[in-house]
Amino acid sequence: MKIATWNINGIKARLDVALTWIKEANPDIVCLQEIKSATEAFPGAAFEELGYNAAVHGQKGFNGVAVLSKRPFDEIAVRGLPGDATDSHARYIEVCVPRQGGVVRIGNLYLPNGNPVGTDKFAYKLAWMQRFAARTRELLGYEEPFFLLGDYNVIPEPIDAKNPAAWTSDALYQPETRAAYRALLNLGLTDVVRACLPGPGFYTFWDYQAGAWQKDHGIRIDHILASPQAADRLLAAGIDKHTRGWEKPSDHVPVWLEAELD
DNA sequence: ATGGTTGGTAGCCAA
Repeated sequence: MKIATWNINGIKARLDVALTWIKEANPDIVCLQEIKSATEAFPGAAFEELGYNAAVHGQKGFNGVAVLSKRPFDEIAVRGLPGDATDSHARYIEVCVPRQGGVVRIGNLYLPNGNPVGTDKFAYKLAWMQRFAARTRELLGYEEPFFLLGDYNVIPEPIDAKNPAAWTSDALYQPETRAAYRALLNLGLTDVVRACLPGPGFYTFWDYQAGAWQKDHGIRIDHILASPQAADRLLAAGIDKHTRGWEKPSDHVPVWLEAELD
């Protein structure tokens, strides 16, 4: 089973690019972030023509997440990250996909950017990460295979940036941000891309500005975390960097894994 | 080099 995540930065502006990549990569499950679309405005029919079912948690203008799956969903477990009824941002959706002998649970997240540091936006990011950790602890209690995929907006380590010094004042690289990400891993999760592609030079985002792509001034902020039961079935992982060079690209590229889950 | 680019919305904000 091939499972992917991609921050597409607007589904309406990126529909052709998204369809081109899906035909090329042929994933079984795709998690999309920043669809910037209301749920009812999501172009689900275009993906259904390629054989996918869509689960959408959208919002007009900003944020928004969607899961595409060739297999029909058993259930949409969660729309919106639990733990704060006043949080109106559409940043999390969780589905269960059937497999032989059970399900594989898919959590699709768009973690807050948090810039600028020192504002309520940064406080919201850290609070969101605490709530996400709480949900993760619940899922670990089920002792089942699950993956948490998405745009984490976290640069975990210095090797995850071409030029770490350029990010020292950024919310993506603050000590508190990195500590919260480490705390997630310390619950017992595996950073799938780090495990399969150790070492520097693997990035998932290049800013549109200042020639970041041309200079390979990238960062690794799109991650896949696996539960122990999922990590045991891991086969491979990759980053489809070439899509950043396409016409009208997203500033993020797809990240994927293959696992023995039938 | 505290710059500059993109998408969605509406006459700026988020990233």
